[in-house]
Amino acid sequence: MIKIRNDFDLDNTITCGQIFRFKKENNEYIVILKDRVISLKIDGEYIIIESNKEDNLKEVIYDYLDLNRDYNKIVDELNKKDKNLKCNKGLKMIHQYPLETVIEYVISQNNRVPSIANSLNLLSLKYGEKVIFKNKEYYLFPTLEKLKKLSIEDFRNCKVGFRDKYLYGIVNSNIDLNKITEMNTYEALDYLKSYKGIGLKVASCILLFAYQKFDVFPIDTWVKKYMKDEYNIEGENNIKIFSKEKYGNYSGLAIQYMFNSKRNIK
DNA sequence: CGCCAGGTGCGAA
DNA sequence: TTCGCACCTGGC
Repeated sequence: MIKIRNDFDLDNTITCGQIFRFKKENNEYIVILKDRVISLKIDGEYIIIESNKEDNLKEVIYDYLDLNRDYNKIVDELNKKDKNLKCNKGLKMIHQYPLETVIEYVISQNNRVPSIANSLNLLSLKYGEKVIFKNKEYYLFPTLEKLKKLSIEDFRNCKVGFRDKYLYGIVNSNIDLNKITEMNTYEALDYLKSYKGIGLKVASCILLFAYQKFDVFPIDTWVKKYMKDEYNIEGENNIKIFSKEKYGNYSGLAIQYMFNSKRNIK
């Protein structure tokens, strides 16, 4: 068990659409990382953190919740260019597990959030390692070795639909997820897009959520609508030009702020 | 029933 | 290079 300061927005960080598999009960949040299950409990000015695997827990959680980064500086820079953008300074970019992120966003294409979560849970339940934590069962996301053993049919049985062949193809390719860390954004987008089932939007999401590359701008139907409503900008190309000019190296973060502010108004 | 969702690959122009 | 269409699945 460790304690960290409750000086950021844990609730929005966990629940605002970055991750699909989490549980929230009262003021406790359960998240599943690559190799462990973690509970975060808000207790006044502290957050109490426990896990079934406590080694390096502080480092792991600082990395996962990106707590070492100075977000104030980033927000100042964004607001300099766009005063209209409402930035939640306490919102952190979760550093996700690359393999899960790749599978997750391939499944996300032309799909709905509950259905995506359902597929991820099925994959984990069937092929992931079981973890008992606080007398409850959880399932880690399957390893690549395990996923390599699945047939297209096995993927289909996890309700991924027509994306089954993409997942099968990617998992059984020679894709090197470590290599992406060393690439710049442009190279990494090209590399990811060379796999079937990964287009620009999915590749951008992977880079944003699993590799902390904040200069991507994943344009989805939601962003298109937001850009039209708030700035009266239409067309994917115009949105690209606008985001690059306004948000530059922090375009991906700007999207999270947009989404977060919009959600919290409702 | 028909429509569509956190897009993408494919063939046609 | 750009454009239009089909696509599993499930919820409304």
